[in-house]
Amino acid sequence: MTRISIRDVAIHAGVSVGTVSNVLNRPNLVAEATRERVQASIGELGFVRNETARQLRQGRGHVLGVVLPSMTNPHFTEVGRAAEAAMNADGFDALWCTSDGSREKEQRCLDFLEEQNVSGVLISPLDLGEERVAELHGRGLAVVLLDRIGVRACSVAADHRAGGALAARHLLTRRHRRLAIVTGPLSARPVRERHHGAARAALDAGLSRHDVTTFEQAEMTAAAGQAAAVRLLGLDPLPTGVFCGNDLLAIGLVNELVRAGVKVPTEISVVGYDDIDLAATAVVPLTTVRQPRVDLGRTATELALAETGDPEHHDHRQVVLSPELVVRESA
Amino acid sequence: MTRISIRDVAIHAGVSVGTVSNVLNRPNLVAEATRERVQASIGELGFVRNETARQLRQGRGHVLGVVLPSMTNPHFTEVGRAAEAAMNADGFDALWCTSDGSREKEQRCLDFLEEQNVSGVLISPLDLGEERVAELHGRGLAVVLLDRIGVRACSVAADHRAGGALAARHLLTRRHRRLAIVTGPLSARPVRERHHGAARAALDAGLSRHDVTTFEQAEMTAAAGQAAAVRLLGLDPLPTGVFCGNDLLAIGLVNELVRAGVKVPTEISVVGYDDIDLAATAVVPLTTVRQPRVDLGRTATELALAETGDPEHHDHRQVVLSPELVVRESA
DNA sequence: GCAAGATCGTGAATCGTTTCAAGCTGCGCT
DNA sequence: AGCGCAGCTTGAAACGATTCACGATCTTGC
Repeated sequence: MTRISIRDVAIHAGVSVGTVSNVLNRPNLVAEATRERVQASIGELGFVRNETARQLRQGRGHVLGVVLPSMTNPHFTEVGRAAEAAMNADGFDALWCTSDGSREKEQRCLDFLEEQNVSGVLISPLDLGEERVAELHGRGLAVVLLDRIGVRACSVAADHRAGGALAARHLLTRRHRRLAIVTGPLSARPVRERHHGAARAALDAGLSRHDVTTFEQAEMTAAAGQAAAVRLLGLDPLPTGVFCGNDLLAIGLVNELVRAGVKVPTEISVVGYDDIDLAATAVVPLTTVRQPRVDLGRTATELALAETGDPEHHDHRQVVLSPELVVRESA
Repeated sequence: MTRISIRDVAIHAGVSVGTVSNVLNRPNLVAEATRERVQASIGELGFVRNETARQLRQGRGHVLGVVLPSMTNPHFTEVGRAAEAAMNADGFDALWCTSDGSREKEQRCLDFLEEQNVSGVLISPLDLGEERVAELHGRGLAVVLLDRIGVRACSVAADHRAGGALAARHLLTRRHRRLAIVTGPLSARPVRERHHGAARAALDAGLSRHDVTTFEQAEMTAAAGQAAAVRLLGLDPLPTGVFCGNDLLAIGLVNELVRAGVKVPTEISVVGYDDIDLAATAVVPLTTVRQPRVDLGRTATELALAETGDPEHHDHRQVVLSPELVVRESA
């Protein structure tokens, strides 16, 4: 069976296609009686608007792309959820894509979104060149960078440097003098900034370079955290305070420490980052730096929607949100 | 600036639009020289195909919808990833939607996908009526049910009853005689089946109704697992073996038990379900029932693609995959 | 009785692609 | 020379919606 089109509805209701379209888009322009008749036909025939055709005509769809580096890190999916909720509230829908840590896949995602004619993109970029952003802009897409301050585009980011400092200072005020920092790949800007923030805070507090050793892991997963723990346990003397670049790392690390018989927080204290749901229910409930997830997501779509709304000249805004320390038991 | 269309390319290359389209879709039909000239123009102008228009013409896009109950449960996202990978290999793309546990949102997802003209839907349904499936079929969409055996549609499911039995039997052979089952909402079929499978295995092994107490939690999260643990610790005598309906529950539960000073597995043994990544790195590495995640995802898209391929009469297939016990330390 | 609005409805043009019947060339063959 | 054929290319007709200039009908006030 072929799909029901606006034309079928028009015939069934005995009106013109234009009128059906008006019922759909500007109901106030059509007389009560006709409107109801058309509505009835729509219901009876089970008509669903072909968004594809609508987009083609209108030039752009009511859809925003969301490109995240991973679906398995709850932090990102929560940000995305907040973003999506905000979109829905404005009649937009979200198209989710994952770059899965590969810059090539990231490009494929963007190609896909362009082809799908989305009106904007929220992206937490792996490695997005200035040119590509410009290209997207050139094609009329709104672009909002998540967690990356870009000069030529809107962006919303958490202040990772401050967050790292928050974590480190917490350890320092608790009299820890030998620190370890377990971090993800330093090639990623937010990761690097957390690290810098923490390291700088340590130095400012009078620690020397030797007092803080950093472990760079290729992934930011619990498994990587576990691996970091065994590396860390090889140190002598042991550090007493550890800052992990995200909660997954921290969870894997704490688990391994506990398994090895090390008491957390008495022998080693651990601070995580993100405050994902799992942090609160970890064996040792995790002290962590909370990112303003829903604010991040929400303002990202707000910026995107603002940009698509105002067609032409639009001032790119850089929103920076502050993280917050959540003290639980691990430090 | 307005988007570059196939027509612009045609003019730039000095050919007709038909030829450009041929270069794109049946390159073998066009002479080498022309093809190269067109390709050059495409590159030079930065043309991207408007998938929207293409879909409109072709009737259906090269896109499959994926509807999952949650983005925060790694099990589902991994299944989705496998499904997406299989699609990409066939030139299809995935559209991800989340029902977020709400049947209303589930319907919205399907509406969205219909509007977007996807050619099929993989759905792990919350509460999908027969009629809705029929409706989708009627509109020419392929439908593949994940984790739900439906007679009027293709489906691929893991054998949850067998999985539950696997878990319970593992505990039983280890001489546990007082069991607890921590489960998600029994209104969800897969959850119910895991429970049944486990309970039945216990009874078959000669346990009585009193020997196994079940805790039904509204959510299947670590937090819920934690809550279950405190309920469970109120029991007297304590059960010695616990089967959790998924790994997140198990992780939350184990963490809380450990925190309460209960030794796992010596005092209480715990078996999870899913074998998500976190299971292996938990404080007590989790013994769990592994679902064939990538097979699930892959065969789901295979079924969907087969259905869209063969236009008309197509025999719905029900694929059932077997789970597998992974023994670690928690039981 | 009539001009001027106001209110509704119409239908053709349009968006960017694919598809396909038909046209054009040049070549080999008789 | 004429024919048939293969290989390329063309251009117009769809796909299903939105938009908009224009008609048709109805009010209203004088």
